[in-house]
Amino acid sequence: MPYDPSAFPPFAVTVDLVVLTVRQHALCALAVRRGEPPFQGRWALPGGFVRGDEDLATAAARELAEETGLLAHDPAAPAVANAAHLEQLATYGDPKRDPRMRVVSVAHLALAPDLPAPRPGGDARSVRWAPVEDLLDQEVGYGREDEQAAPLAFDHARILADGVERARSKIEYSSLATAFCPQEFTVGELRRVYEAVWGVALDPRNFHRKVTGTPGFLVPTGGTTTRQGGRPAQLFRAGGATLLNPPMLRPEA
Amino acid sequence: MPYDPSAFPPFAVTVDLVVLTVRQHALCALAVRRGEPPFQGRWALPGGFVRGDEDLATAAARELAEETGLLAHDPAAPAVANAAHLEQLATYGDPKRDPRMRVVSVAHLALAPDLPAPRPGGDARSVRWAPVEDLLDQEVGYGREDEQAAPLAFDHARILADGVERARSKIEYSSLATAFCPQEFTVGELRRVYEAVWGVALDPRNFHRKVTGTPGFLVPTGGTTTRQGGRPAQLFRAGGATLLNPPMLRPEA
DNA sequence: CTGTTTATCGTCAGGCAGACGACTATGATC
DNA sequence: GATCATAGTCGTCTGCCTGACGATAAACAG
Repeated sequence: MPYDPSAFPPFAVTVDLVVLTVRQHALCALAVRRGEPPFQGRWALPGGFVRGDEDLATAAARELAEETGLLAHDPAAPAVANAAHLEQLATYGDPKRDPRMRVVSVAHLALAPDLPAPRPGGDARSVRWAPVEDLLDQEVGYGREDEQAAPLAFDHARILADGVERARSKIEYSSLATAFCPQEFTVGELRRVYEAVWGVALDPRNFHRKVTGTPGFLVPTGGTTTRQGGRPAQLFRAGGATLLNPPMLRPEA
Repeated sequence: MPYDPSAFPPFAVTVDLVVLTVRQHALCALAVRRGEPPFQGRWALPGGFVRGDEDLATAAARELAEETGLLAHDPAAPAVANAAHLEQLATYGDPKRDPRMRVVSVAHLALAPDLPAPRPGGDARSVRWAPVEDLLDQEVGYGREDEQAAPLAFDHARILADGVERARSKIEYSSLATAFCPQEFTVGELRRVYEAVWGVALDPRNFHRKVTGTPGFLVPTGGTTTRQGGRPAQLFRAGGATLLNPPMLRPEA
């Protein structure tokens, strides 16, 4: 193949972020309001252009910090407050996905605990946590003028759906559900994470047996808390294990 | 954010392919010899630039057809001979991964049955199936002048390793192992696929019970074959099921 | 006919998950 | 303070699945 410059069409490369958290028993995603065309006024996933000298993971971590103040969790470093799990999700490159130009977006998935300051954002654009159900259930042309209810801009509904599905399946066989919890948490709080992400009810007794019986999943800190009411519960931190074997089983049907 | 053209550094976007098959009890990947710098003469994964009006999946399917003659399997269409499974793997965008310019590569994973014509290739470059073990075990600067033994160009060793790991884990919980088999195959042939991909020995009796007992995994065609020697074996086609529940268990340790 | 190879069916014990009963320790309410 | 509601924790039992492995079946090679 000769060195033909016309064989290298220029692309813009962006990172888009699916940032998930669990708030009030619901799986929520971060959405930002677009301030300029196209899709002006519509909600979209946070994201931005990759800089010329920047790695993809670096760009995703930078965008995450800009939008939420969260740091990407470095597996080599000890646990840090305000750290989120960040991983690459998939890449979307339909030629018509952005009407302005040819854009390839490398989507990333971030999982964060419910922020004590639900006020994310660096700049002044409006930002909100929205239940993923609300963001995904909006059909095009449904006729509602409610600006909260328009479907996501670009192909972001598809990206969000892929990210949610990734999170749902990944908490089955990994300890990633702890990324939704604060540094110290109870078995019940972890169970509510699974229930919110999967949208099911789990038996508290079997769940307790399973997670406390899986080596390396949870390590007790010694403390207890009663913040949920009822009998005080033991506090745990995430253990070193990343893969759960055997996995957590998602109830079928 | 104002519309600043300098905020959109131009990227070249490529697709690279991890094409896997099982040959003679070994998991093999397709490698092509580079005919030009950089890494001239070294082996690399097949791939090429995404065209200006082309989707990523389309570009990957085109490259696959150019290199191997395989068609990407369309889940909506009935099974076709010479069809391979094709899925997006991950995207690699380190600023220094290509010394010539800023290139983002969207890697794809293809799984194909052992081709009756092991002579892949459209153009005249040399192409070969190599055991993944050979391609990955080559350390830099090992001193061997054997040109078959140099490490892969660019970051392709990393991409190949990621693709192999994806294949290894995905045959656990999906019926994808059948993508390595011809349209009709025996339980023993399917077992040898698992053994080659995982690099382990499996108990033929337990394997037979498991795969024939999973609804939708295999459907008997009625025929039998004796091509493996020994007692004639039933022939099967891949059933409609894509997800195996419960999954195949990869022996640990 | 005997040995070899591969396929297929069966048996058995151990482990794990779902269903669910029982008890514990707190705060809220009367 | 007794009672209740709430949430957490420990046990038991049963059924299913898996791993280990014996046994039989159907081909081919000598």
